[in-house]
Amino acid sequence: MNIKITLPDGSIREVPQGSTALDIATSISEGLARVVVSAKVNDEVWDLVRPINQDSTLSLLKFDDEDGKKTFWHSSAHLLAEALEALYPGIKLGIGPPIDNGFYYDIDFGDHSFSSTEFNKVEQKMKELASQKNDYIRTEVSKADAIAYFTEKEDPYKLELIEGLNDGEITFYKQGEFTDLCRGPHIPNTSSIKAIKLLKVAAAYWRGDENNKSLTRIYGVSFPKAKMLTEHLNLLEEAKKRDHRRLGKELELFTFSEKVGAGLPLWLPKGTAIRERLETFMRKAQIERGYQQVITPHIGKKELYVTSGHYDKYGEDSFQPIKTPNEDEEFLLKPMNCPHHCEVFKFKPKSYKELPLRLAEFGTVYRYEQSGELNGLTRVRGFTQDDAHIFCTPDQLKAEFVDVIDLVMHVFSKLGFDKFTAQISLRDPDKKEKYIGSDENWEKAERAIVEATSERDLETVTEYGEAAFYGPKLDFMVKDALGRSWQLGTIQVDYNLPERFDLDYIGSDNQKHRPVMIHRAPFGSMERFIGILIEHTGGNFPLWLSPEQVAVLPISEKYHDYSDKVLKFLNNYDIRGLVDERAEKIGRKIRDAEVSKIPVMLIVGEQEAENDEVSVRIHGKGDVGKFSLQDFVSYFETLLKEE
RNA sequence: GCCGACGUAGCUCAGGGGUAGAGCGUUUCCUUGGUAAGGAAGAGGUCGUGGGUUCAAUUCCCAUCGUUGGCUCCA
Repeated sequence: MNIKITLPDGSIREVPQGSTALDIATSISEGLARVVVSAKVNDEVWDLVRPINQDSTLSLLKFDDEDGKKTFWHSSAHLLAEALEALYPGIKLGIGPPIDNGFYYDIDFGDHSFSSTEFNKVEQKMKELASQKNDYIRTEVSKADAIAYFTEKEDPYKLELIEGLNDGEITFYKQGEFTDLCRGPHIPNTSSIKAIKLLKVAAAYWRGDENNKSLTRIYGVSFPKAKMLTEHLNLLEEAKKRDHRRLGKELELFTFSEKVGAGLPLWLPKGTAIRERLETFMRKAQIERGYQQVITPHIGKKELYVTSGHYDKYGEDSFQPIKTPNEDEEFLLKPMNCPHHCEVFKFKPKSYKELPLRLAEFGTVYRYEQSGELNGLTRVRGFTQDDAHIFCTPDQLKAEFVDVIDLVMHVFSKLGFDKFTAQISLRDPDKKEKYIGSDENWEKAERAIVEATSERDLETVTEYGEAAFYGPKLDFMVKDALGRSWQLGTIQVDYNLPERFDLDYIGSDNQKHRPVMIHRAPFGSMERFIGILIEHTGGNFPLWLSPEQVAVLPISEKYHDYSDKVLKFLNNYDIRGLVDERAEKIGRKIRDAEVSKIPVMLIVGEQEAENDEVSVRIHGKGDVGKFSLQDFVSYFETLLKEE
C-alpha cells in the first residue's frame, strides 16, 4: 500500500507505507541523504529512520535548520554521556538536552570532582565512539520495563523522570553500549558527528531546584564538519573581544575596586563622558514629551519602605539600615525611586487637570544582588536608572504607553539597536487572586498594553503569569556579544503603590480618585545600557557619543603649536578631542589612535600648518583628504547628521 | 546564596618549597620622522588578604575577599 507524502514545495510523492524520511531523501538525491539529520513529519520532528505509516507532510532537516541542529546536538549529548559512562563507571545521569549553541549533560559524578582538564580525554573518547558508526536505535518500552531497566542500573534521576511519564509514551534510544531514556529524535548514526569540543563545566541543581543535589553540567558543541567547528570557535573569540568588561578596561571607561566593593562601578573620565551624553540625550527627549525632572535623596527612612511594602518583601536580603547616632531612626539606601516620587506627588493636592504627571530622575539605587550574580556593568549593586513615574488616570494609560514606546523606539533607533524583543507580561488568568488591583483595572491595563504595542506595530511575545503582582508590564530585551539576553527598557503599570501611599487626585466630579502609576526606564539602567552598548558597537561608539571625537596628530614637535590651535578651533564648535604630543612618528600615533577607536584623526604637518588645513583620516577607513578648518567642521557636522 | 575555576608588575600572561620573569604600557635620553608599532637605558611586584604545615611558603593546606563560568534570585 502506498501513502502520500507532501513536501514543502507542495509536490506530492507516493511511497510505500512504512517508508522513512531517509528513504525519501535518498530517492531525491544521494547528496541530500548525506546531509539530512532529521525530518519534520506533520510538524513533529522525527528520526530519519522512523517508518511513516500514513499520508503526511514532510520537510527534511539539515544541520543548518534550527531543528536539525537541535537533533544533531541532542545526539551529541548522548554521545557525551556514552563517553562519560565508559570513562567514569558508576556515574549517574541527569538530563542532556540541546541548547541554542550546543548541548550539555548533567552528571552526578559521586565523589569525583570533574574538571575541564579532563575535557581532552572525554573528547577523544567521544570521537572514538563516533567513529564506531553506531546507529541510534529507538525502542518503545513499557513503563514497567523502563523502571526495571533503570532500577537495575541504579539511576535515581532517570527513575524520577520516568515517574512523571505515562505508560505508552516512553521511548529509549540506544547507540553502541549506551541506552538512554529519551523522547528523541536523533540522527541515524554517530558517524556524522565529526567535530566535538567541550566548552565548559559548571554546576546545576537537579531540576533547577536549589534544594536538590548539585550536578556537574558539561557543555559542548559539535558539528558535522571540522571546518564548522573552527568557524564557531573563531566566532566565540570575536565575541570575547567585544566583551564590555574587556573593552571597558582597554578603553578606560570604567573600573572596579576591591576596596570600594563588589558590584560598585567606578566611572572613569571617558566612560563618564559617554554616560553624561546619554543622559543629556534622554533629558532632551523627555522634556519634549512633557516630563519634569526631579531630584530625590539617596536614602529614605525605613518607614518609607514599610509603606511601599518593599521592606517586608526584600528587607532581609537588602543592604541593612543605616542608623543615626542618637535617635532610633533607621534609613535605607534607596533600592528604587518610586516611593520618593510618590511623596513628590503628595506635595500638594492634585487635580485631574494636572494628569498625567510625569516625574523623571536619573536616580541611583542600591540593591544587594547575590554575589554570584554580579557581572561587569550588566549586573551591579549600585546603578542609576533613567527612571520616571507617570501618574495618570486609567483612561490615559494607553496614550501614555504609546508615548513611552515611541521614546524607547527613539532610543533604540538612535543607538542602532535594531534587533530586540518586546515581551508583554500579563497575569496568570487562572490565579487572579495573586494580583493586587481590581479585575476591571487589570483588564484595562492589559488591553492598553496590547493595543499600544499593536498600534506601533511592535512585534511582541506575550507571557501569561509573568506580570508583577502589582501590574502588567512591557519589557525590551537585547542580546550581548556572547548571546546572553538582557533586559533593557521596561514599562510597568502599578496599582499597588498609589494604594499604599494613598495617592489621589480630584476628578471633574469633585471626588477623590486613585491615579495609576507607570514606572518606565527606556535605558533601564545607565550601567547595563552602556555595557550592552559597548558590546553592540564593539567599542566603536557613534561620533556623538565618543569620549574623544578627534585626535590631532602632529607630524613632529614643530607643529605642536598649530595642533593646539586646531583643537581650540574645534572646541569652539563643540568638537572634543586631544593632541598627541608624544615624540613618536606619525605611523605610531595613527596606530595608537586607531587602536583606541578614536573616530577621526587629524594629521597636521608643514603642508597643513601653512594653509590652515588638516588631513583627515577616519577610523577603520583611512585617509579622506585635506580640509580647511572651516570645511572640516562642516564635514564633521555631516558625519554627525548621518548617524 | 550554591557548585566549579582563577587571583603573580598598570595590562596580557609564564613560572614554581630556597624571598620572581616576558611582552605591551610607563619614565628618561637619542631620533623630528607624512598615514597602523624608530632606538637605547631605567623604574615598577611584602606573588589578593589572614591563618596553618615546614628549617624555609609566592608555591602545599584551610579560611576570607575578589573575578569568572553556570545554577537560583532580581523591587
